Amino acid sequence: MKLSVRGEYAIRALLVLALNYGDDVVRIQAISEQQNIPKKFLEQILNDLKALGAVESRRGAAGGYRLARPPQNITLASVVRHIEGALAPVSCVSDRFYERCTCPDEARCPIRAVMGEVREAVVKIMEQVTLADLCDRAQRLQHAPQTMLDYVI
Amino acid sequence: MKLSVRGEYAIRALLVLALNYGDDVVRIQAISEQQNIPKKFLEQILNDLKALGAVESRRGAAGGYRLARPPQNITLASVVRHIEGALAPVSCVSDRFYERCTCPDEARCPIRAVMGEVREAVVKIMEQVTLADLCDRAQRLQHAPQTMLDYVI
DNA sequence: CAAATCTCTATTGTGTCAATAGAGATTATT
DNA sequence: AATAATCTCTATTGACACAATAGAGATTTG
Repeated sequence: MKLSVRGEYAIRALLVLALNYGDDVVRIQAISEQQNIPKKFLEQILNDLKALGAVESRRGAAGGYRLARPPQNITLASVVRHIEGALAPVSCVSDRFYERCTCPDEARCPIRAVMGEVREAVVKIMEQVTLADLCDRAQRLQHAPQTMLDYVI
Repeated sequence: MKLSVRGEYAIRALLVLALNYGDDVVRIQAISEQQNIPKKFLEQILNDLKALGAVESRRGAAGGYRLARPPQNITLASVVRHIEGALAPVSCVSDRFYERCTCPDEARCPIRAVMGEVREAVVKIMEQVTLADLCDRAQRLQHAPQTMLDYVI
């Protein structure tokens, strides 16, 4: 039930680009330093995100990356699915990455039913949240006090 | 965002034991055959579930396994946490398996906030569903028609 | 031309995971 | 007591994925 480091880096990098949407391109090295991501590893990831159509690049001096589409147009689900694969906890309940499992009767497997609900819950969030939402949240968290506990009282 | 094969086998084996709760013990081989799980692999897993206190065994001829507690007392969350570790998609939002991540400011990370919601959604289901619930579902699915689509119309 | 950047492919190291192997301990049955 | 059927324990293997590194190449700016 885990996101790979690669997937996490991808989202962190996209967040940086989303926060700079509309401005000039951002260099890999800047993202790398700001987010503590190994530069050469980040190169691969950004290139991969280009194939997704989430990102575009300019080469040469003064080169860099920027979002290829508006941030409200890029969901976490699309990113994670492209980088990692299925969002579902088991592939027998995955829509796009379906694989038959080894259980005796998939159609009547109660575990599968529950896992389907888990999948729904995860997909609901991941398909709904966009990079724009992350930017909004970032701003709110910026102006919030150290801990949210202050509000809970 | 995936459950390991080991974790899936564990739940499938426990389902068999839950369906036989109150009866005599069940042999590893029976579970192995019924669920298409490699026998020697299953041995390890059942032994591991003993450490969790979900299962108890009798050795020797006429030996086998049975649940150590009533099925309504064993949640999927407890099983998966014991076999796999965190339910959270990233360890920085995990309660019991927390690890600091490499992002610059964890407290104000909007990604972390979203991942926390994913965690909540998953945990809510996994902590609520017990082996007894799986048995109920199994029975309902047994008497249901081939596809659920019939009802959706 | 030179410097800074992105591009591409290969490789490496590490670790995890699924599975197998086999000797050992325990129990029921005869 | 002997035997057969089970669980028990630890080690090992093989395959693969993952994170990271390396380096030569292409492109653009100034």
